[in-house]
Amino acid sequence: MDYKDLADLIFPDAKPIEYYEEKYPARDLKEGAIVTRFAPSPTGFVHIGGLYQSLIAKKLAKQTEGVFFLRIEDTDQKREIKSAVSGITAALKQFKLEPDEGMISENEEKGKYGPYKQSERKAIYQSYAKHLIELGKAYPCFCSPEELDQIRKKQETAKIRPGYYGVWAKCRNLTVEEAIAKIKNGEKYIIRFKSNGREDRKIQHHDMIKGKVDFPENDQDIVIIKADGLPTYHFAHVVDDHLMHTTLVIRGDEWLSSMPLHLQLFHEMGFKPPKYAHIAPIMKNDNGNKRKLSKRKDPEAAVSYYEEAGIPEDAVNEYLLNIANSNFENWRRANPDKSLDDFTLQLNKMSVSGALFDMVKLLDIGKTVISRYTAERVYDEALAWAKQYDPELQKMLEEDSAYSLKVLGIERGNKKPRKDIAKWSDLKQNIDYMYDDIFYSQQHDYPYQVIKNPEDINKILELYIQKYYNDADDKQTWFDKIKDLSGEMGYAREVKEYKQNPEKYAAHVGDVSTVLRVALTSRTNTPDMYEIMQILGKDRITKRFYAAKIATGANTAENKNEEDLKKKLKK
RNA sequence: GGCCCCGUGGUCAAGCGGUUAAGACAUCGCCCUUUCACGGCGGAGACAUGGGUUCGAUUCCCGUCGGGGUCACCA
Repeated sequence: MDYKDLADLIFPDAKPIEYYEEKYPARDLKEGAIVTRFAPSPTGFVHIGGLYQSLIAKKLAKQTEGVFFLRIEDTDQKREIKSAVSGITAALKQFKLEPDEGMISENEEKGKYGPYKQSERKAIYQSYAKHLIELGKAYPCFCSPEELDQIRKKQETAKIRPGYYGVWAKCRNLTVEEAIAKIKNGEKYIIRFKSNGREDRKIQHHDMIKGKVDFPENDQDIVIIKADGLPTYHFAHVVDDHLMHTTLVIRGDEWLSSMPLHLQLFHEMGFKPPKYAHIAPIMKNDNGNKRKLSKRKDPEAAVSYYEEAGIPEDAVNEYLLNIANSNFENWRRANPDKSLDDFTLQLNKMSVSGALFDMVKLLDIGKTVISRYTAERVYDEALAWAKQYDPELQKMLEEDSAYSLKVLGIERGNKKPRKDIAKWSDLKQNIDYMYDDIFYSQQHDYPYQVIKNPEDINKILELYIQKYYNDADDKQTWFDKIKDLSGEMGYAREVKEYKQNPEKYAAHVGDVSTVLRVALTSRTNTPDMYEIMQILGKDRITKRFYAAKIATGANTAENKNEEDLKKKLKK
């Protein structure tokens, strides 16, 4: 009896590997095209790091006219979560990172190198495992988890390197006859790779990001097929990336230390290994310690966090690109209007160590990104967000979309656009005072500053609305009139004039503006008041002044009668 | 603990044997300005540490310290 008999006994129905080698021929791509992938396990949580990897993968594939595909690594059935795949495909779609090939929804896929879900590739892995057994490079192991545990404990107490290797690999030296007898006897087993590596020898590997890395050879007889018949990550990776003709594996650097194993596997199976790019994880500062962004502790680790907060996808992508290649920032400044697709990403410019996640910076990018949007785009994106997360904002925006567009257009499209919205969840409080329903339903405290005497305030408001304000005025005229009003009140017409002779005046034109602004919006800070007034129009301005007067409770001749004012307000 | 990777301002980072050690975010001040935001100008702020090598080290080598990763029938 020989290896072939053993292999046939274990995998009687497995096809010869030639079948698959023919079924998945080399890809017809131009020289230098990168075939790469995102290969997450469906745990029901899309990590920002996964997005980062996908962004890099997709960009590189695109830049080289290669292929970016999505493969689902669901070989651990214990961890599997329902509809996690659609979560992943939806996230990629949302961030404009759709794969060229692979899974495109929970159960649909496209491309000729599938199936793209590992659980559906069981027969393929078994063929290759069988092949390895036939070559004497893999063997059944009958050790139970309990036995393995004992071995490990022994090794630990003896302070020797733990693992299944050398003399510890009991089943490695079973004869074919012994193995066959055990199997026929119904003993449970898994399949292990028979390593010919030596721990005292070094291998050198060139990683596309980390550069030269030295490791001892792998001498562990790792499991390749588990008790449930599915492969372990290592084996699936090698088989899949060979068959799918991956040229570049981009993955987190937690995999760096299994490099020797993977290279060995590729070599022993007679496959050409892909290139590897191990990217540093995004970190978080936790009380002075750096650690990986954790799905359990850090809400910002989840891609859904950004969606819920309403941070534009573009901002997240730009931030991530920024971490990936620091020259992105310069490029962006030089090309503010170009598409992200026009930026050329370079792997060798990626940092070898993990960057601390910087929410402040992300938000800053968010502000810049949104400041470049047109009012229409702000409207569309904010509305889409509001529909999901903020019904009140949705109502505001939808009730009179033409009006909302005007509001969103304040100081937009200028050379120096406003940058006061970093995320859609900021928007409501930014513009709600422009909506009468909301404005009048709120309690306001009218924080007047320098001029706070009710009589002065009321006089300013009365004079302004009766004598000075005109919807038809252009901005210069409008402001000149506020100066005129300041003069009539005995204040300085110019701030400079006031500053030169502060003792001469009680206030200046800026203070008068503040009175108008506060009466109008109940805020001290707003965007350009001229634009606000233009949008509001004289009637609504007048009404707001009535409301302000009631709030100040002053007894001037005209509004002795508060009831009268309220009546006016109702009109 | 073994093995591997990494260590430039608060953060992200240029730099690759000779630099006044870029830039961005954050921070502080000034200017612009009817407020805020924007914008402009300026300030403060860094090569973990000890030894080498060298005419000269942030750059190269070794040690120390610090951080991270990995040692599963999880990926």
